[in-house]
Amino acid sequence: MSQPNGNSRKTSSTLRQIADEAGVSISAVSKVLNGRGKSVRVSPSTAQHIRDVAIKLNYVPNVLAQSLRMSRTKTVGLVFENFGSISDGPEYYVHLLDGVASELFKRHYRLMILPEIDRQHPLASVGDGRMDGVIWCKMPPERATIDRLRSSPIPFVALHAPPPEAPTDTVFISCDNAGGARLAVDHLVGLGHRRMLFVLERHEETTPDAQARLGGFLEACTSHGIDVQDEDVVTWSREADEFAHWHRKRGDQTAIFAWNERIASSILRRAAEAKVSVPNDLSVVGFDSTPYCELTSPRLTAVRQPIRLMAGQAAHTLLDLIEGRPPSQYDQVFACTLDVRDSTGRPRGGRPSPQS
Amino acid sequence: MSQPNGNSRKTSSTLRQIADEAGVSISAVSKVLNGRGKSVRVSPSTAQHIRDVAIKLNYVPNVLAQSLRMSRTKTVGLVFENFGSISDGPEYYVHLLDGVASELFKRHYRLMILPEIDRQHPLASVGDGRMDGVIWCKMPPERATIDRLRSSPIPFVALHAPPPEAPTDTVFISCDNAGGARLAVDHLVGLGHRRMLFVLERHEETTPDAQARLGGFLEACTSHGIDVQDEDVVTWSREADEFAHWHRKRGDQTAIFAWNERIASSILRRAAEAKVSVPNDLSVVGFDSTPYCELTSPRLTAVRQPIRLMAGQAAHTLLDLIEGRPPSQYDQVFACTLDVRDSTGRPRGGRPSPQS
DNA sequence: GTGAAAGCGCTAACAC
DNA sequence: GTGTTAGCGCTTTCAC
Repeated sequence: MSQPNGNSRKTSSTLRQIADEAGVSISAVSKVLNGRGKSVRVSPSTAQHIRDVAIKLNYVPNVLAQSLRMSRTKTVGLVFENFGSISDGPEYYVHLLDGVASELFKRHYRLMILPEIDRQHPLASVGDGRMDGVIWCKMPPERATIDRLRSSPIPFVALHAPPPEAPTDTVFISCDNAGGARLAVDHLVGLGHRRMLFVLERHEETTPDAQARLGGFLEACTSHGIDVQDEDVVTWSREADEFAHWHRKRGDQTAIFAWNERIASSILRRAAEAKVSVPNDLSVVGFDSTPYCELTSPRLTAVRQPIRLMAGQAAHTLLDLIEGRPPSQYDQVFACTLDVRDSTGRPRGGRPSPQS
Repeated sequence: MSQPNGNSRKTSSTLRQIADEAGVSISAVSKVLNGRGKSVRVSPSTAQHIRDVAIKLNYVPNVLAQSLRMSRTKTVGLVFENFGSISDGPEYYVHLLDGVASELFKRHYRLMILPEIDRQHPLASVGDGRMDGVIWCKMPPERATIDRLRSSPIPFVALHAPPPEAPTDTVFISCDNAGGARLAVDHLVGLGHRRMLFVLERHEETTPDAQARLGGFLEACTSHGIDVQDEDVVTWSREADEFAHWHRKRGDQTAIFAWNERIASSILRRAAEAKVSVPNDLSVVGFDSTPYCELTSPRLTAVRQPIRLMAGQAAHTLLDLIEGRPPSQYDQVFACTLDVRDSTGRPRGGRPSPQS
């Protein structure tokens, strides 16, 4: 019987076939082949016989049936709305993926990628029995949706900052966004900058992480006695198309702090187009220091969050939850550091501040 | 009853619960809620009643049970051994992922990532009932393994060049590696280069794609009357640690053709370290033109393969196979083009060849 | 129109 | 030690 692609596909054999062939009961076969320790009371000889037959018949356990029966799938879902266009986004996501995957694989779980979720019925996509738990890269921030999620049959963790009204008994893994922003501002102020532009990204400006970075920026400025004006905080497109216009009528800002690496690199590109020399005429700092930042020109000074570690920790905590171990902590925050590269320097005519 | 993470988890309801609550049979509920057209002969009023109850009880079908029953999972597996360290590899893989994912999601299939496969028992990882089909990013090249795979209960496609002894009734999606290599050589020769180094990557040097690129390189050289010496083909580490040594005692090669973008960029870096000016002292061409090549310095001239398209086509063909439509073609080859950037130029003292 | 019943492939409690 | 049995949640044929 020829199959569509010309292969003769054998549907792999079942416990029943092996039992018949070996002349024993199905349960004997089950015990020998997939048995969990204790209940495996089968004589060595029959056991061997069963194993032989299983090999002969090319037996592969049907994981679907096992999962249904045991209500455990050894599979974790990753809700990752950017999938399908990861290459367009910040490199950050690739590291996130790596971090989640390597922890999962180490523990012999599989990874299932979930495309966009129906926000009205998040459970429909998540509670269908196929996964033991879920990691959210960008959880819907509305409290109502989160609450609906909390009555889900499976545990989940969010791999981002908690939104303002987040429940306290839900796991959030994030970096110290505010602290990271402070690092950047301190660095710039240390170089002598007294007025900076904070750039958010359209469609991302309300995410908890973006807001927390903005919060840190404002706070740090205040603590340096810098008065932030309304026009010092803007929301631009990912390509930073607004740069030229901003540059033409900019006030006395001498530095830009961009909420992520991707938009920061766009700004670098736009600056070059506008013949603005970085860091001589303008300093630029990004958030998310990745190998990518080594390749921009000039190399991008950026705040580093330990994303691979965080992603691994998210997976780790989720597996704990799945396996019945309560998390040591619900709100897990990782410290940031600053990678100073070549895109920041003293402002023209500025002088380093005393505390630098 | 408090759960590990403090949530009260409702295990979502089943057909049976809805049937009980609604006072109808399980099969009636099944027909109304998940029924496929024809067999849904239920009075409008009971149907509505059932739907109401289902909503009230927050019903979500158990896909595991459905899949087991129908032996269809609407899930495709991607065997991607690099997962967990994608960020270390060529950007190529990210585009591949995007291409596969977007096609799959468009057709409402899900993506399951499979980490390393047991080469002795490939079926164990692949034939366990969880997937309807599999895409291989790097299929084991041994004929024996492939043959074992061909008796798998589910169809598969390979997203790379066929190995020398590949069966002709298995789908391979690849780019015209030899043609791409020829493009690179033609370009270099056109600029005046008469002797080039071909760089393979350790652990990857025997893959069908690498071998095909090498083949194209040799062939193109021959067709230009260039005599390739043994020492003109080398295998280096991904970081191109061997560069300095090679440079010290190199013959009269004036250009390097690297088998992928990643190692090409390492070569660029090593050249800079060794104070070798690219393209003045040395021209460099890579394979896999991605946005990454825009960021190297100098920007990397590279052969472009339409990887996103190829990945989409792989997914597409696999879904055809799954849904019973035979593929129009087993060996699908996509043409390459050359993106000339700044890492190639005339050799010192060389002059463009007449055919350029 | 409706429901009883069989069974997808597997596990585990229980009886022998 | 070994086999029987009762499901996991679902679909579907077939009587009524």
